[in-house]
Amino acid sequence: MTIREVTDGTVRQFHDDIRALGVLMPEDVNRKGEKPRFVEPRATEHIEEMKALVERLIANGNAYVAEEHVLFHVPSMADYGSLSKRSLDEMEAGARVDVAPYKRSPLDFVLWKPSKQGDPAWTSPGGIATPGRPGWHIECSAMSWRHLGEMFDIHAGGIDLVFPHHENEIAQSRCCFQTPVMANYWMHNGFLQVEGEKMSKSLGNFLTINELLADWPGEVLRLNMLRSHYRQPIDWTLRGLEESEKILNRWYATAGGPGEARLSGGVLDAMLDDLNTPKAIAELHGFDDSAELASNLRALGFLHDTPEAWKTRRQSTTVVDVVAVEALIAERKAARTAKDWAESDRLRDELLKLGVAVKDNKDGMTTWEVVR
RNA sequence: GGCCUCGUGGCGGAGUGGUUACGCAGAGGACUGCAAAUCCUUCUAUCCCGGUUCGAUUCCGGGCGAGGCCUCCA
Repeated sequence: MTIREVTDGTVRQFHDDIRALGVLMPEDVNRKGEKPRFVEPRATEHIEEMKALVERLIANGNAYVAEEHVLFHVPSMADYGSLSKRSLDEMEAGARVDVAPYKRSPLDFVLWKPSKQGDPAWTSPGGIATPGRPGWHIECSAMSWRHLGEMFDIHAGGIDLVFPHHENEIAQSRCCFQTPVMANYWMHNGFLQVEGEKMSKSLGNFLTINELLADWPGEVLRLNMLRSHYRQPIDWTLRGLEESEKILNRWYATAGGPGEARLSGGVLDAMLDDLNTPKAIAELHGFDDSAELASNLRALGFLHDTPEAWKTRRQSTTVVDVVAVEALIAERKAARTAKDWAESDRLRDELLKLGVAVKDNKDGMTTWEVVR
């Protein structure tokens, strides 16, 4: 396989996974025949923009060429570090890594570097003869510039990227365009833990969405994430998943009405308040009107199934001998009619061993469903 | 070591300078042969020590604890 094929496969699985979580794709929201309002850009399609930014940073005196690298000179920016609340003095004092000899300051970072043998390579900016490749941070400055402009409203990312990645993006974009800010708002999501521990391959608790989807509906995973505020860390636990599933069972049993998707009332207020999803979910429990509940749930990306499909979804993945189950249920019904409760309970236990739970309704009807 | 963030009941998780959400679990009740499901009711909390204040879970300082970052990995 080529690198491109591997990349495409990864991207495809990513799309499949987040679709299962109810995430909208650009093609879901862009209008046909109009200029796309939502894009999913790739860094390799923005190399020219990156080179243009590098040239401008050199021209502005914020970057320099050294040993076929182009480096951003951090001390050239007076308020570098303000996003992560670090001062230049603190960072210099804390620097304890060996510094490349060609750097003017230990904090300087790479905008462009020579390609190693076998790496992708492009003609270099800054009058460098050797082909090279961009540094990590410049990609984001280039893509946001092309699609959003010199300044834009919201930049999001994981909290682990605040330093150095976002800080360096800001330095590049602001020094390039001489702007007061890069983005008006920065939104950083909290970290993920598994059963109280950091997720890591060495601890053996590494989970992927793809694997979880084999055992859980995407809506359960979605709710499990939304039950924490995006800024807070999430502790991903089995207990939490089970609780999320219970909540969804209840919603599927009580929500109904036209297929409208609209936020209202306290749910809307909560979402408008920095996407306070735990608050929004709490507000959902306050709805008496099942149509309003359904409408809000749809707007939050839930209720993709019909109530029937949701209730019986386990039967498609668990093999059950329906004829045998029905026979046992008929037997049990006879025992119950004869008021032979011991036999009735024995049959119920037997059914449970087959993975089937029975329920006797008030009107004398018996229903059953597959349990995990 | 430096910097940043966080610390709420058994668990998850919001808000709030004064009457303290919501969910799960638990308890009691209704219903049921029993159970399950459902419905009703209900117990339990703001890490510790100071300070400001009439009053602090909420503001300030210190302590303790947890997590994150401090890499030419994206």
